[in-house]
Amino acid sequence: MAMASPCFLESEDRHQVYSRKQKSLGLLCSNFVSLYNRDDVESISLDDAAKQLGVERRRIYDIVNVMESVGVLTRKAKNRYSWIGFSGIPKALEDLKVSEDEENDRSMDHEEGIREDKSSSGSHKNARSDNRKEKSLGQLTQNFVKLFLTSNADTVSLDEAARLLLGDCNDATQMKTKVRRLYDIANVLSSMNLIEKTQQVVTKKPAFRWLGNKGKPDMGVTIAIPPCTSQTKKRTFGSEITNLDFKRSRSVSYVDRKPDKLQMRKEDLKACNLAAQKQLQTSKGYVFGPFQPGRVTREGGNEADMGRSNVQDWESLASSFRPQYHNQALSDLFAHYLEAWKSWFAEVTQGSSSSLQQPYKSIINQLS
DNA sequence: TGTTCCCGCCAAGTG
DNA sequence: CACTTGGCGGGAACA
Repeated sequence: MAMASPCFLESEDRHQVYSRKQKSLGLLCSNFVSLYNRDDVESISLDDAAKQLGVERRRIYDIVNVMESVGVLTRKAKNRYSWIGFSGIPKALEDLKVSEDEENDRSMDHEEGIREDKSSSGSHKNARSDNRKEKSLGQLTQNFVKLFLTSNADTVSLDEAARLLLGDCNDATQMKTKVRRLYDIANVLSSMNLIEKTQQVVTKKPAFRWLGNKGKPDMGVTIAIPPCTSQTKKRTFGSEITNLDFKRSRSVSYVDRKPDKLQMRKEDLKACNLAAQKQLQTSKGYVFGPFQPGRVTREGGNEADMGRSNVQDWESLASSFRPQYHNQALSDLFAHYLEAWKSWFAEVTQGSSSSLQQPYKSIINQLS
């Protein structure tokens, strides 16, 4: 009886029927990021976040878990997390890779794979019912990421991932459940631009590609935090661009933009796409995607002022509107970001720095 | 129709 | 025991 349908709960004169898209974990994650990706956020209260973003607390757990497993957050206490920022990602990934290597060494002869991450070493009071932790979203996320960091496959479908992470054990329902989880994870990871959705070259089957970085084992320590003086302050608003959420769904407007030189850009990409996954790293080696890593601030990209104020706006909006992180106002704001991004992108495209292109493949594809 | 994945029930964990 | 976490899978939006 209480199973109220999602539609007309409010008599809002808005025709807003019900859009699943607007309630995706990916979007939620983006909003979460733009809400907390700042220097002055020490502690994050989960129910406060839930309130701010207008979602059930359950949802917060979902995104927070995967974010933590990638190093963007840390659980400090019950109901309390602290923000690390994207600068924490390299370290986390490095740790993942290391743990993966060790594991491989340990089982040199036996085919053990990633399966059973449990610590079989100093096992004391480890009840086998620790089964729960193994299945956690966080753990799954890390294993999923490991797949990309390890294997040389350029792209991984959720099917494959589930099969691999499940270690043979082929059970229909188990598979289905695992894949469901992977969808969740993939959504938040792509909202953080760590992965991107594409198609498997031959099969055309939907799959994901890692955007974080490839190979280059010399990362991790690159979190230097350079002095960063002045410089071209272009792309300063990068950290907020995530809001656009132009992944999934053939977004809108900018599609009818006149391609021009983007056309040939696309060619290049096509080529290097097939050619190899030897991802042309940025001059700095680490490719994050459309956003500026946060406080890593490489290449003198001081933390935008423009970006800051935008967050301000966003916050005030978030609190003054009914707890629904998908309202008209936000859409407008997104449109604004889009506009800013467009000009910036145009600038970059014309300029020499073609090494920045990588993360924008999907967008460029849409432009044609 | 098959794919994607939101929603929230309810069982572990925590204190 | 009350409250926080978070597996899990039904089933509806979406393609």
